[in-house]
Amino acid sequence: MSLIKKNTDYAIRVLCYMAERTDAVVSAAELANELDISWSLTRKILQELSHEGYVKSYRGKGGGFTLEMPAHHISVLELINTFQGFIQFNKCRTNGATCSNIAYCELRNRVSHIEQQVIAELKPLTIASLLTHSPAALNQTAGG
Amino acid sequence: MSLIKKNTDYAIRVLCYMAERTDAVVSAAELANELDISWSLTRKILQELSHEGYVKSYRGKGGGFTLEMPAHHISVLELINTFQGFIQFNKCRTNGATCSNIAYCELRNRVSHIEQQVIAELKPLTIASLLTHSPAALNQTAGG
DNA sequence: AATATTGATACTATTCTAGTATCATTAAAG
DNA sequence: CTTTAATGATACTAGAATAGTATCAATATT
Repeated sequence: MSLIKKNTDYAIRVLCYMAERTDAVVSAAELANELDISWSLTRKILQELSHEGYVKSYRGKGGGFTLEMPAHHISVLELINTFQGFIQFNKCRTNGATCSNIAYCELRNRVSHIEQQVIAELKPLTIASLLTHSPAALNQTAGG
Repeated sequence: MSLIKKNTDYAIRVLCYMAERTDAVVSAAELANELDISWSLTRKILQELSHEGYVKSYRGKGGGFTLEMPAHHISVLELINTFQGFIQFNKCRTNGATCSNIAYCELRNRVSHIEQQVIAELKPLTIASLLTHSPAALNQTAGG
């Protein structure tokens, strides 16, 4: 079980690449080639990124994508939510009625706590903070 | 994505139930009935618990299972490892060679850190600690 | 008109998770 | 010794989540 699934990872890599070339319109073909992801899949990821407003698309020859917002506004946690759904570590399997161990919910308390921790750790992460060990990135770290 | 998957959850509930009846040999049928899990699945879980040495089995009429070790020695983390594999939040998707963003591994660092936190939180949890809010349970908490 | 691009959509494949079924073996009870 | 209630071993099926592919339409550049 990985915390960041493949598609989310691809999305992050795509955005990191684009964040380093904010001057240019980058095509799916270029991204697929550079990042070693299949063209089809790259396109799929990009379409989702486009729908969600992370990138802007340009159709036609010479077209491609640009970032719709600065890299330090793109939250990794939000990308996770988009590509793999909300992080919900906790699921009650008994739904109350058949739960013979009321105290068992102690487990749910613990898991909820863990979930909160994980989210808190992910929250400060942005695409920009992943790019370099720049002061900005370090600030993000310290702040979290 | 839940941290504790169904089968692990079943195993925990089975063990919690047995921990409250350490005097008795408990059959799969009883567990299935009490915990509202199908008989087949209960048996499957119990067999795995038996293989892994958590419970001792008694065949034949009147048979069933007993705990092989005290409840405070049964680690929830180990149960997770048994029933759903090690917690490995981190998976490198690029394998070095094609990774265009060296700094991208900053993400891996972060995820590794999160993984360590999660494991640290789970480590003190035992079946006993889930049963009641007893002093023992609280000690486990404080110790972790 | 040709070409290189994205948009929309549907589909397939793979892997992980969950659940079921069957027959053999064992031990207690009558 | 037969019946019965239990586990042992094993194989199988089903479902859900994840990953990946394919196709045709629309668009903009050359």
